[in-house]
Amino acid sequence: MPEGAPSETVVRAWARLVKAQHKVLGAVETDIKRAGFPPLAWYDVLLALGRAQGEGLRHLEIQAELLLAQHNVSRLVDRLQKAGLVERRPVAEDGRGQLVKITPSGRDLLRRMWPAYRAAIARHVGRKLGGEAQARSLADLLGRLIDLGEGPK
Amino acid sequence: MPEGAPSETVVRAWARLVKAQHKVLGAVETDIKRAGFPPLAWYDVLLALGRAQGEGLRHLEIQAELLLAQHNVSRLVDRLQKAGLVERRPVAEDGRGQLVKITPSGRDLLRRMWPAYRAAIARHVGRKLGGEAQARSLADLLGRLIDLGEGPK
DNA sequence: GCAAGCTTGATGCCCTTGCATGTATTGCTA
DNA sequence: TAGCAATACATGCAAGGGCATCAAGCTTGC
Repeated sequence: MPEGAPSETVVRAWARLVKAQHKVLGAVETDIKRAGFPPLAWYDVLLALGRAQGEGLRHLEIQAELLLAQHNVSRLVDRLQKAGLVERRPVAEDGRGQLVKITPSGRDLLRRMWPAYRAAIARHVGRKLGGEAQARSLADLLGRLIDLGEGPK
Repeated sequence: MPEGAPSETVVRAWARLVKAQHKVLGAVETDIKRAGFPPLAWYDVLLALGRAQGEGLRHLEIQAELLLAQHNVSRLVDRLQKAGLVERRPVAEDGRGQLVKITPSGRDLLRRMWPAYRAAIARHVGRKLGGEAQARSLADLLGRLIDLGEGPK
């Protein structure tokens, strides 16, 4: 498969990847907003922070985990902070750093959002696939695109 | 599979769908920009217009094909028109309508962009997949998410 | 121990997108 | 056929994201 010439099939996979994500993400985001919740990006950050044990995460860690640009992390955290969902603290060992920690209010939002989020995923992804085997297969193939290798996990 | 509870596997497929598209689209878009070309959204519109025989497409048709919001079509076409890549004409049968047609300059851009685009797809999708069978399988599964059914094509 | 360079994060500017609304035209209905 | 709803597209405004730049702190080499 020479560099300049992906097969027809690869091109079709690409086109559908973009279209499917666009459509499904749009639908899920719409459901979430209709239920009165903030954008999914907020959920993603809060989830990462909620999982992080201890003192919270540095901007850099959020950036790496969510594939965001650095300047977007700054402003996204700004908004979350303004909404009272996270706190910022300077890092003792590194005067440049900001440690971002989820607040009880942030944890509460996570808890309240999950049922709506879960239902949207079931509606727009689960229902479209023909069962567990297809879901697993899709997850595996997409995993290759994000360099997860092909092993389990 | 009750509405409120997608399986773990479905949730993982969802998460990877978002992440894979984000990553791959970002990488392709970056490659395209680095080569000095406009955003992929322009290519998509021009491609749709290029395929359309005859008088061009209505805004509504572009909207449906590319899954765009109506107001975004207006402004995207504005930009393309400003760049000389498309022309707008009123529709004879419907005084409200706009007919958008690709210009020779637009067709030229399509031709010049394709090699760079193709190479980016090969690099960021083709190389990550383990051959034709996987590409086909991925395309099929993604097709289900955009309601293409499971048949061929 | 200090200057140069790197890392971490913030910010100004502009473009794009989302949301609401406006305007013109068509179609339906009584 | 007058009036009203629906359709097709445009636009003002605000929020979000990309790009370049800036400031502060750390590290390294001399």
